[in-house]
Amino acid sequence: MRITIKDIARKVGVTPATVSMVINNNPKISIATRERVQKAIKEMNYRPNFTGRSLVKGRTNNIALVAPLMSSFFTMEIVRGVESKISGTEYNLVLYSTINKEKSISEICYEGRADGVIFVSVKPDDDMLKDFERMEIPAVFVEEVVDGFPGVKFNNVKGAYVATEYLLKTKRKNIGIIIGKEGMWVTERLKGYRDALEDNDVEFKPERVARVSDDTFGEGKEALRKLLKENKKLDAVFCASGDITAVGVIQEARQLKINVPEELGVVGFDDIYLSGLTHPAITTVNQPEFEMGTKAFELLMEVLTSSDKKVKKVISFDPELVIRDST
Amino acid sequence: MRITIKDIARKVGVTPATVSMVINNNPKISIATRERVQKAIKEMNYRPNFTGRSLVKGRTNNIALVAPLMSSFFTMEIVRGVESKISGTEYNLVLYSTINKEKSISEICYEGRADGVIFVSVKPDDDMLKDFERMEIPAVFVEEVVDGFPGVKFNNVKGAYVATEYLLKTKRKNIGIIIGKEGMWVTERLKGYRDALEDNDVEFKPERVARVSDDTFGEGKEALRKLLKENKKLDAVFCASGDITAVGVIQEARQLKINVPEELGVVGFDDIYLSGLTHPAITTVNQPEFEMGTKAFELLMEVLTSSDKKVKKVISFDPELVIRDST
DNA sequence: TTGTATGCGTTATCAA
DNA sequence: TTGATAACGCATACAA
Repeated sequence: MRITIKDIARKVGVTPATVSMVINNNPKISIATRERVQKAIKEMNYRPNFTGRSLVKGRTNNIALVAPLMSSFFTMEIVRGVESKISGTEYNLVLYSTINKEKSISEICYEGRADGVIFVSVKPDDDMLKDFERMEIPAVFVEEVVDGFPGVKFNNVKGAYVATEYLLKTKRKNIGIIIGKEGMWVTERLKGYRDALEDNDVEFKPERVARVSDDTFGEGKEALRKLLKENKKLDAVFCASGDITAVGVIQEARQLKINVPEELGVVGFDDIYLSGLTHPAITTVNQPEFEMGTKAFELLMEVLTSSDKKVKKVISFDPELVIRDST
Repeated sequence: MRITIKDIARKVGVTPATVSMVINNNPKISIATRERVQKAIKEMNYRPNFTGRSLVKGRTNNIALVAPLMSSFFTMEIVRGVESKISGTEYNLVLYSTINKEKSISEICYEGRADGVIFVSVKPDDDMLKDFERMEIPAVFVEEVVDGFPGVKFNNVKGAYVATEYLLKTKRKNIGIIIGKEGMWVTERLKGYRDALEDNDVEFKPERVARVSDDTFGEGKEALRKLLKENKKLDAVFCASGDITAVGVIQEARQLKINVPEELGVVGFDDIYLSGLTHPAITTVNQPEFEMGTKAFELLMEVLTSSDKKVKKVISFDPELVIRDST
């Protein structure tokens, strides 16, 4: 027995239209009726129905967020960033997982579920992308940036560059890299690594690259063993795949009685919460996920409120090398 | 220029009602028209509008989740658990932060924004609670369980008991505890600690309790120093406030040249991801947040689909002591 | 088998 | 200043 605008109208003895105008602070309503209506609203604890309002207004007040939530800390931090900004606005955040990626995306695109969408590490196929434009649903891309859309990205090339450069500065010459198997970030970080080597006249050697399929403890341990087998004089490892890989590397080194940082320098990537808490604390490339999330939301708001809807700004975040004890 | 059911109807030369029946697989429609309609739907890439459907059906297909997202890993894991179950269903997950707790809760209660709600570590006040029943919005409570509502909780008393008991078994007698300042869990874990001491004829001493306001690295360090000052023979610390506290304790001990576990046994709480990765790896009480999340969603679905709406089941998760190297 | 009419809860336009 | 009416997109009971 949900209370509607009609119940209030009946109780006060006016029409629903009048009640609606009171709710929306329409100045045309006389103070007398306004007060009677407001009194009834309070008494009955009435609040306008969200769905009814959405239908007539043609907007949902929902922001969709599509992200591989299940797979990484990275994504969760971005969600927190978005969340921190969205509360206080009139918008709600609706989560869509990438488990049924196509389904999620098409629901957002064709079913009018959201006024805007934030994609994190996800890209709809080209047809769908066109449809988002056609449907005039503003979209912002985080990490995986798409041409013609606003986005928030991280300078992976530079991040890998400064990490490698720092290892070179600390007199290490035989620097291995542990990195993922595919994705834009893999290409970019590998480029940063190679650029730094080249700029410092150190030869790039393919056997110093170890591939992992995920940023995990176990993969880190395994990758170090592989690198050591193929590189007898290895004196540093850049864990471009992430900090958890770095933790694995450090632990494996401990087991192999290799001192970190004396015999082996280790640099991670991401600067997740635990990186400063391990022993030795991990030197790493800070990637400000939280801020990237807040920025993504701000960008989306900019599109949503701007008149031309043609905001295509791409914000790039620069890395910061956080030097701790593992180098 | 959004496509509606009318556009399809016009194109095919039938009425919207017919199109609607095709969409909903109403068997009354002849195969011939059904196919013509479906063809048009495909051609125009039509999908029924979510809001319109919600309004007429009287249900939103949204599940609200209210949680202190910003403050803990714990909560994020629960979100992941819920998320893992919800994708694949017809429901969407809408996040509500606790930054504007009252506002969030009343929106869900009075504005028809969701078909059900999951509260994590949050409890609406009593009036609102009654209103949730009145509005017939199913609610499930996680962690902070509420009388008369279904819930998912964790056996904190037992968790603290087994942790303390294990320390006693390893021949430590002067066991400090680091714990929060308020909340049901604080009372419960403290009780488990005291019960274990009592059952083993060890006297409880107030000076062995250190209070922290959050599960953080810094608070852990500080708490250890305080405990050591007041307890010269301290030989173990139970970090009931969480694993991050335990990391802080271990690091502070290292700085003070106190060997863990030889001179000081350390047990944490939660078993977060990093607990197994530190050195020494932390012995801790596993709290299955992810599973608690999945269970909360399953419970909510049970209420949503059951006829009587009076499911009041409370699922209790038992602790598991994960023994690693810090004890 | 299909069309007509009505309603879900709200807002907006126009008339009174 | 307020009321009557239509509309948002869809589903359903009933009529044809």
